Parts: sequence; structure tokens; C-alpha cells
Amino acid sequence: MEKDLTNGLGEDHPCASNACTEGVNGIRDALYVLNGKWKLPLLFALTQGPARFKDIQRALGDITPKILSKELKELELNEFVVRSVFPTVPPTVTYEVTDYSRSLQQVLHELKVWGINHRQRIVASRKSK
Amino acid sequence: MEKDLTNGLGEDHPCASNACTEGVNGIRDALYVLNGKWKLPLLFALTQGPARFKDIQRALGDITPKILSKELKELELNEFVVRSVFPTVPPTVTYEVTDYSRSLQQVLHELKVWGINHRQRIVASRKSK
DNA sequence: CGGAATCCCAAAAGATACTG
DNA sequence: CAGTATCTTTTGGGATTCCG
Repeated sequence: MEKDLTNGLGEDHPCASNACTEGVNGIRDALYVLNGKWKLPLLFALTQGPARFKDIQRALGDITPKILSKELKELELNEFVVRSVFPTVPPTVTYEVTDYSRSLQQVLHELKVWGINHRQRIVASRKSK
Repeated sequence: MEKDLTNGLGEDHPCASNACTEGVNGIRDALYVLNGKWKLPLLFALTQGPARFKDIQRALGDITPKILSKELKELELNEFVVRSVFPTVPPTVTYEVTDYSRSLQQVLHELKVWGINHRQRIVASRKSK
């Protein structure tokens, strides 16, 4: 069976229950594109400027080429990064963030603020018990 | 070995690379508590009002009791829902959202708006090719 | 260098059965 | 009713090897 490279966004949303509203689907889509262990670090790394495959790999520490390749493809499909190939020898491929990726700034900021507050709340709440 | 019921929020963040900033960690915390297939539908279902275990199960369609139980526990640990037991026979247990759960509204709204726009963009972008 | 192919492992989720 | 216990399936991620 073919691997789905659409990152989920081409599919319909099978809504079996009324709890599955359009709002939830929007949220799910948003969460989906940020999902996984490496998407955020990858995005932040590329925000520093364009980088080559191997450089990204080193910057992230211990991501394997298979995973890095997959994550980059998904970011590409979501138009957050562009891939450029230069026919040198050895081959040179660079990745860089798009203007559209900046549309994430607002939502990422909200998530960050909420997340930091939430961690404080929960940690404090558990210490007091 | 004990099951970790802290939902990840008690742990440290092992930061091997400089791409793993505090901001990323805040975002990861936020994404984590919304994670999984059922958290959002569950939250929205309970927003309609308090409900009993079996009622929630029916409302969500096909969630199994094991998963529902686990998800409710995590929502409880994150202080989004409260569990109330009434010593009737047969037993009655209700779940309802907390005031604190409303702190999610802003971030959920941002996610929803961004997600809907993103889906439109990507779907349109693929049709034009 | 920039990957793809293959194999492997752990976590998440589901099916089914059972209990207080 | 409100769960728990056990088992199987699915998924995500990683290790290793190889190729143009």
C-alpha cells in the first residue's frame, strides 16, 4: 500500500459523532502539522537560516537521516520549508523556511505562553499536596 | 513498575541541542496535553455539561472504556475535568469541565483559525497543480 | 553528501472479557 | 454502571546498511 505523503491534510474527516465538529477538525489539522518529536526543533533550527541536510542533522544532535528526510518532506508539503538542489559534486541540497511559515508565529506564541503557565500551575499544584 | 500518571509534566526536559529552547518546551507541554485522538472531542463533549462515564462513551461513538478511562484521568491530572462519585447503586460517576479548562479557549481558537486557513491553503495549492 | 531500504523496538490504541 | 485486565494491532521512531 502506498505511503500517504499528504500529511493527513488531503483526507476527509470521518465524523461519526456530533462531538467531532468543524472546530475540532481545524484544531486537529493544526496540531497535526506540528506533531512529532522533531517538527518544532527542525523549524526553529531552520529559522536561523538555510542549512544543508547534514548540517541540520548535526544541529539536531541525533536525528537519523530517515527521520530527518521524512520530517523535511512533511514540512515541505505544508509549505513551511523549501528544498533547493544545486548540481555540484558532491551534491548540495539546502532547506530554508518560507514566508508562509511565519503564519505560525501567533499560534506558536499562544501555545508557548499557555504551556509555560500550565506547567507552573501543575507543578505547583502537585507540590502543595 | 509504576505507571507514570503525571502526563509528562513533572519531568525535566533533556535538552541535547540548542534547538531545544525553553520556548519549544512550552509549546511541547501545550501540545502534549491536547495530544491523542480523543482529548479534544472529550473536552468538547463535556463542555455541553456534566456527563456520566457511559454517556460520554456513547457520545464519542466508539471509544473503548480502557481508553476513555485513561483519557479522563489525564484530563483530570491537568485539572481540566473533575470527577465526582455518588454512592448510589448502581454507582454514579460524573465528569465535568473546570473553570481552569476555559484557559484553553484562546489557544484553541488560534489553533482552529490557523488550522482551517491552512487546510484551505494546502488543498487549493494541490488542486492547482 | 543526500538520501532510500530494511529491520527492529517501544508506545499508543483497540478488541475482548471480566469484576465490584 | 464504571471501570480493570489481558491481548493484539498499529504507529512512530531509531539503527544499520547501502547507493548515486
